Amino acid sequence: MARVTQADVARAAGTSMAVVSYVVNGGPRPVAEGTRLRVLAAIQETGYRPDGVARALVGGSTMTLGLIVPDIANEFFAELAGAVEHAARAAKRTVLLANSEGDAETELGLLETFLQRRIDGVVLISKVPVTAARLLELAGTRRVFLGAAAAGESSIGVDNFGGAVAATIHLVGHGYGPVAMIGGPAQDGVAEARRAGWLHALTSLGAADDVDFVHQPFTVDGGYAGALELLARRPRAIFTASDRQAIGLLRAAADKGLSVPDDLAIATFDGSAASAYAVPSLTTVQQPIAQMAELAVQQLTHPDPQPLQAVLDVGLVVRRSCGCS
Amino acid sequence: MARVTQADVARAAGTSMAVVSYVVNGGPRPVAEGTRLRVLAAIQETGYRPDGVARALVGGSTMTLGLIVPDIANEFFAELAGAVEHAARAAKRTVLLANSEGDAETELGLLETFLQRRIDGVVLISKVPVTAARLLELAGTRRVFLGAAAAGESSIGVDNFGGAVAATIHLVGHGYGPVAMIGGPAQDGVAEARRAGWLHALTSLGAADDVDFVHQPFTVDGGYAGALELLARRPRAIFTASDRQAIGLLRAAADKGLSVPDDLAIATFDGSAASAYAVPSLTTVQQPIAQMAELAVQQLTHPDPQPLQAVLDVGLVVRRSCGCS
DNA sequence: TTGAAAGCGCTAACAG
DNA sequence: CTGTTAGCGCTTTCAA
Repeated sequence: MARVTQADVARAAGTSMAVVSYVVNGGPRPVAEGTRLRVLAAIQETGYRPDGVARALVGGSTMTLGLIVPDIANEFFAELAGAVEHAARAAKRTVLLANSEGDAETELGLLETFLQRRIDGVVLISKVPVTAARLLELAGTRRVFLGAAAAGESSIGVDNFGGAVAATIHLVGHGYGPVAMIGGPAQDGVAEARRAGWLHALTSLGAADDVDFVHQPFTVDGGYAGALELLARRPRAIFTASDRQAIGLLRAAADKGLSVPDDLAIATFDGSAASAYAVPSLTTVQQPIAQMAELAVQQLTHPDPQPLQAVLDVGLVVRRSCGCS
Repeated sequence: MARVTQADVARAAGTSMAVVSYVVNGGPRPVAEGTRLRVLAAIQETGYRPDGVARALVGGSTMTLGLIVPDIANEFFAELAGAVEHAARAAKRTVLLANSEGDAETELGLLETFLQRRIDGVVLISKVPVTAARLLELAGTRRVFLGAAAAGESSIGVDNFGGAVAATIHLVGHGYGPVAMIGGPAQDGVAEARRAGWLHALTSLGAADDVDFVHQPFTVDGGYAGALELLARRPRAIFTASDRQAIGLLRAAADKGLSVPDDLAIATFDGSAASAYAVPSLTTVQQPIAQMAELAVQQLTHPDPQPLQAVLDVGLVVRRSCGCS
C-alpha cells in the first residue's frame, strides 16, 4: 500500500507525468480534453493525492501560514486564531499554531521552527518585535505584526487611544465622577495607549483629579488583583484595559458584595464573546477581530507585498455593566 | 540572498554534503571531532538552516501533527488546543490547527488537506468518526479521536457517565428535590452518556419522577434557550452538559431575577477556566485536559503504535453555584 | 571516517 | 499537445 504517485497515474492513463501535472494544476500547458478526462479517471481509479511536500520543495510555497499568540487559552486570542484560520482557509492556506507563552525565547524558537518548515508567512503578537523582524527579514519571510511592531514593519492594530477615550467618556457621562483604571503591563505599548486615552478623556473633561490607576497583566487574575487595590478607595466606576481583567473585576466586586452596575460601573476593552456572556454583560470597546484576521492573511498572501500599517477603528458596545438601561 | 543549502556548508567546511548531514543529525555515521567542529563553524558562518520540506520529502516524517476541533473560539477547545500544542512542542512537533465548524464536509476536507501536507498524525473531535477513520486508515495516517470514535480506533475520552452521576448526586444531596438537565445534541454520544449518568443517579436515588430534560447545542445560546424552557417549571436545581451552557443558564437566571445558588442551584460539566471565573463560580465536572493532550500526542508519536482506548477519570470541582457555602 | 550518488514526488523548462 | 528531463535540498546506502 505504498504511496500513489504521479508516475502511477501517468502509467494508468497511458501518458506522461508532465501531463498529469498539467491536469492537476490546470497548467502551465494546455491538455487535450480527451487526455484530460483519461487522467482524471486514472486519478480516481488510483486514489492519487498530490504530495504537498514534494510540491513545496520544487515550487516554493508551502501554502502554510504561521500564527504565534501568547496564549491560545485566552479567549481573545482564541477568537483571533479562529478568525485567522478561517481567513487562511478561504485563501487555501493552512495554519501552524503556536503559543509563545509571552516569552521572548520561546517566541524566537517558534519562529525558527516555522522558518525550517518554510512557511509562507507569519502572523504574530510579538514580545520582541525588533528581533523577530530582523530574523524574518533575514530569512526573507513575510510577516505581519498584531499590536506591537518594529518601525517600517507591516502591522495591524486598533485605535487603542480612541477606544479608551470613548469608553471613559461614556462612563463619565453617567455622572459617576472619577473613573479609575486597571491597566495592562507597564512596558506594553498597547496598554500604554489605552491608559493614555483614559487619562486624556478625564483630563479634557476636567475629571482627572485624584484618579486611581494600577498596572496589571491582561488576565482574569490581574483584574481581580487590580480590583482589590482599587476597590479599597470605593471608586464608583472602573475602566479595565481588557475583557479578561473585567471578568476578574466582576468576580472581585461580587466577593465584596458590590452590585454591578448599581454600586460599581464597568467598561472594558476587547469585545470578546465573554464580554457579552458575562453577568452583567460588559460594555466594551469592540476590536474588529475578523477584519484584522482577514487583513493579515491578505497581507501575507497578496501577490505583490506592500507594506501596511493599519490602525483599525473600534466601536463602543454598550451593554449593562456601565449602567445604561 | 538565495537559500543556504547543505552544499554551501559542505563547501565552506571543505567536506561533503553527507558529512554535513551526519553532523546535523548526529548520525547515522560517526564524524571525526575535528571535521565536526569545522562543519559546525561553517554552519554558523553561512547561517545554514536545515530545510524541513526537503527533509520530509526524503525522510518521511514532517514532524507535524494536525488538530481538528469544532470551534477554537469555544473555551474548552481553546484550552485543549493549547495543551496539545504544548505537548507537541515538548515532543518536537508542530501543530496544524483547523476548525471543522462541526460540519462533516468541512471536517473531511480538512483531513484531505492535512493528508496532502503529509502530517504524521491527527488529533480530532469528529462529527463522522467512521468516515474519518476510513479515510485516515486508507492513507496510513495515525490518528486519535477525542470523544466519539469508531470501533477499534484509538480514542481518548472521559467518564462522562460517572461525572454526570457525581454532579447529580451532589446536587440531590443538597436536598433540592428533582434536578432538571440541559443536555447536549440528541445524536451526540458524549451528550448521551452525560444524560444517562444524570438519569441513573436520579433513578437510583428514587428522585427520577417528573424530571425535566431538554436537548440543546453545547453553546452559551443553547444554555440560554434551554434555561428558558426549563425555568418555566421553576426547578430548584439544574445540571448542564457543558460549561458553555451553564454560562448561558447563568445569564438566563439573571434575566429572570433568579439568584444562584439561592433560588437555583447549578452544576455543570467540563471544568474550563470560564467555570472558575463565572459569578458565581460553577461547580463542575473537571475534564483532565492536559492529560488528554499528552496522551494523544504520545499516542501519535510513540515509535510503535499500540491501539488505545482510554477513558479518563473526572473529578467534581465544588464551587459556589451548587449552594455549598 | 568520508564521499559519490541515487532517489523522495513533483514542476517546469525544453524538445518534439 | 505531449513527453523527457533536470533539478528542489536532503538522507542514506554503498564504496573507498
